[in-house]
Amino acid sequence: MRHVHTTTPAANQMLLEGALALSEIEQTGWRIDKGYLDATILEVENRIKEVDQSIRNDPSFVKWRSRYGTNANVASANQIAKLVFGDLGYVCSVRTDRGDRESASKKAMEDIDLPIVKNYLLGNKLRKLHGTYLMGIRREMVEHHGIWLVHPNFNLNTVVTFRSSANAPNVQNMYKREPEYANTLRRCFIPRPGQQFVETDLASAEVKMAANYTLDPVAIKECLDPKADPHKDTAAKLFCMTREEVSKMARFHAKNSFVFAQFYGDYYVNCAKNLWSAIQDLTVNDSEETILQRLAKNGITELGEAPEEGEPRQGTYMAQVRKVEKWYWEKKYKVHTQWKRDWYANYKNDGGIMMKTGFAINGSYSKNDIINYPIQGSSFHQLLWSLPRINAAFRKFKMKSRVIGEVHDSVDVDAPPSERDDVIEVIKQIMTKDLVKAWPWLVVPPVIEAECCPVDRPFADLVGLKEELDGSWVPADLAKWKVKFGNWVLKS
DNA sequence: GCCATCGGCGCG
DNA sequence: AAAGCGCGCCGATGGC
Repeated sequence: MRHVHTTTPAANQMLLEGALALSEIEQTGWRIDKGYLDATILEVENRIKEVDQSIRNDPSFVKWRSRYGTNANVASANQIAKLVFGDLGYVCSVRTDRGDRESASKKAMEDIDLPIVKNYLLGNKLRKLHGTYLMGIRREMVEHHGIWLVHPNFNLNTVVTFRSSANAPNVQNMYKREPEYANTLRRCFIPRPGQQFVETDLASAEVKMAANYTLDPVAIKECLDPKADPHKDTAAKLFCMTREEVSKMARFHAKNSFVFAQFYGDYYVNCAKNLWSAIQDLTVNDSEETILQRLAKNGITELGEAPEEGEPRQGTYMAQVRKVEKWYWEKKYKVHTQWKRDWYANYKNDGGIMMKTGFAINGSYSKNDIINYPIQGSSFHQLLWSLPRINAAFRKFKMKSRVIGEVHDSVDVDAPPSERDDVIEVIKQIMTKDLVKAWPWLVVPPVIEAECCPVDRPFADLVGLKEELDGSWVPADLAKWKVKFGNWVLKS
């Protein structure tokens, strides 16, 4: 039986109310520290000049110039690829997306120990910071009653999964993972005078939403058990270790290069390659033994190659990751695997899919797309449903706090310190209690995590909070807070 | 000078 | 069958 899927009235209403909420959020805007921004732009421009000059002073630049003459451009990916992999004879293992050229990406060149390459990659990085982020903010900045603001656009009509996107400037992709760049950029954003930033996140939103779709009992149990650490279990399998032998780094790479990759539909060949390069310098936890030695003890001495057909050769890391992949999908999460098969078969039959949140997607998509879209979209819809209600609650309680932005599974608020705990409480009530009542199909309920900055401090100073028994929220690491910012003020 | 495309890279 | 999903944005490049 063929079903033609149509977005439900409830989902359309969510979209409209969400658009209104995002419109309010846009009008509120983000305050900018103009003095800091201007000074930092000059500083970064000077650093770029220095880096560019050291490229031009490099002995290898003679070859670069003889190839390109006056067109030699120290910022050209194509040109440095020709220099490094052509003139200098290095072997490139990464191709561009179309596969017709040698790549000059970080991944392709980070292991090349040449000053000119290091400086090229540094220049790239600084140009991104300067052009995309700092200048992007300055271009969008407007003055309002003596305060400088940007008003980023939040779009609900652009993304295939019915997620949001943001632009002008895009505040959904600001540096976060690298402290140095995160600090430099996030110092641009400051709260309104006397206020502070509060941020709440949905913990593991997509993993939980996947369990809500697949109803895999193993996944559900892990989501509901705060002591479960499935990434550690997977790391132990991947690296032939006990759970105790899994270090933080080993767990990190298992999570990012295997679990998440597999989750989005990658396969063992890519995972094995990425894991193999990640573990080259790692050791077994609390031990001198390297992971490579551990694998060798288990008969694995090389990465190996992707087989043309059939299974990878025994004794290679490819074969090991293939084995873990089979265990992962055919044994551990076999219900999830069956769901993927059924979900895709239904799509092939219907020509579209229906999300549990009421949004329909029709058209021609790959298997990976069809499996990922409902999970990505529905995770965000938890937030979309909540945003107008958060705005309404702030109004109802006559609060001065304002939502200023949203990053798919997190909400950013500019709040007076007296309202800090109330802000978190309001969001917690809506996103973890009201929402579960409205959507009874949520077998894995959402959980909120919270962070905040000190009063009058920029976004760079976000610190994790934990909830006390009395319902107040305090820094998870009070000692660290005290060293950085002085005494923690409960309520002011 | 304008436009479209590509490579590259930031975030969830 | 396909081979990790979704975005926005910059600078380089090449055609007009």
